[in-house]
Amino acid sequence: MKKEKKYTYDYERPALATDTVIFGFDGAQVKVLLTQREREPFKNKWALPGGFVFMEETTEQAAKRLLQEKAGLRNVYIEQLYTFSEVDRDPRERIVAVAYYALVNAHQYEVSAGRDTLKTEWFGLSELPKLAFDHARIIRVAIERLKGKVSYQPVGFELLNEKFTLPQLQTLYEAILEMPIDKRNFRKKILSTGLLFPLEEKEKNVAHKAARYYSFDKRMYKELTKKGFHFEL
Amino acid sequence: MKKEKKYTYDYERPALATDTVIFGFDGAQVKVLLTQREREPFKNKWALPGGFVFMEETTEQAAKRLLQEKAGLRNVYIEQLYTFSEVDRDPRERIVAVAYYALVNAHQYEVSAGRDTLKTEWFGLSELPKLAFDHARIIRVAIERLKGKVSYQPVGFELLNEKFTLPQLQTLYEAILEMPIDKRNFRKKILSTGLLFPLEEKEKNVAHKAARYYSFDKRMYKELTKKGFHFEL
DNA sequence: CCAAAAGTGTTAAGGGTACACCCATGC
DNA sequence: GCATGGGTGTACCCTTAACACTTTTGG
Repeated sequence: MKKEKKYTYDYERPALATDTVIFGFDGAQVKVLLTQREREPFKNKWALPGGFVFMEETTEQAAKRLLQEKAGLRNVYIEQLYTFSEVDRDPRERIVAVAYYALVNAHQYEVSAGRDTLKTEWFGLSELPKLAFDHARIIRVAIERLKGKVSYQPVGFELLNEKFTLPQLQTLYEAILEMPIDKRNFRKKILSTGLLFPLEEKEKNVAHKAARYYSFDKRMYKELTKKGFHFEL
Repeated sequence: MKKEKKYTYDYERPALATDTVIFGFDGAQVKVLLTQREREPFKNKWALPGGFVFMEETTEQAAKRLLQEKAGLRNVYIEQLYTFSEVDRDPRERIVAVAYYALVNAHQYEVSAGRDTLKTEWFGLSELPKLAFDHARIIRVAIERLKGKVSYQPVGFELLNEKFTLPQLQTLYEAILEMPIDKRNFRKKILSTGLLFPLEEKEKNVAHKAARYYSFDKRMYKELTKKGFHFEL
């Protein structure tokens, strides 16, 4: 800590890091992207992508930078989750982690895959490996948050492509909420929001009736939200 | 930073602090407890009670410690709000703040008032003074959180005494949500949860029909929550 | 023509909302 | 007895929940 400025606070300081839970959806399951650690502690164990916060960036900027550095992801939807500060959560030294969660869609990930990044892998929520540090807990908190959020904010669309079918959307909601949803009621409700726009295009090469694609107008949603509109499941 | 241990992270670190938004209720308005700063920067300006996090405590422990040191408050309901990390939020140096919000009732505060604490004062939400740092923003975020939380978790009871009347409870909800609520519907709904227990005792010395006191069984609520019960407004 | 999933309406029940009068108490 | 706020019930509407058959497409 060499600095000329006078500190009003001269105590020892915890290190500050961010860890991000990256959610994805493969059409059937909600998944989390993990990286395999190359160093001790927890060498070879799986962990959330994360790292230390620099002096000239906010924690959110740090989380986004690390997402790109470690997983090659850009322009992702990211939101602060919770700050974990247990004194011994890292065996090396005191590290406080501001955790974020991110929602990415398959396309976004494809584009950036194969870059010069760490070894990463998607894991289904029920097939998570042993995790480093307190990352299992962080993921549990993130899942709870996602469940809560999905029913009153249209976050689900971040996990799908720009064009998606209603059955895809329903499967996603069922995966997040871990419960079956009635098809007709789901369609009625989601269409009644007026935020989904049917496209001409339909699925191709499927051995059954082709589903219509829809798009979600994020801009219109933001407009309506300002005017007091309230999305709900 | 003198330490013998080898650091895996040798960069400069932001200082880590907590700030807490303390909500109270005077029977008519929701209020926030502020302290007047004794030092620069922002000398004599009002600010949230807060301070730096020590190495051997979590941020929550720090927030609770500072609540006691600065406002004499013990055993308060406290919850993490959000972490504010804008690089220039403090003019002295980089300080990241993990913000909390607390709910205290008048009785709790009376008991601890007059201690050897800083100069503190309650301010109604619509009468807030100019605030130091980014504390006005932190309060806005806290109010939003409180509004959201109140409708699906029975947090309101933390702001009232152990015994309270339904009109008091309704006034509190109206103050938090900033909207009028129908008396009959409110009673119906709140009583239908089965979490409120009527007491024999009634109000005294009021120039109208005396209201009955009720109590809220926090223990039973926790039990029910585990069994999947879901409180709602 | 068969399999597989998309798409579509109606009904019954429950919860939410709106609304007006009588009651107890202190002065 | 009057002013003040506490306490109570009902009717309508809208939202939710349950439920089965027809359509399209590829093989």
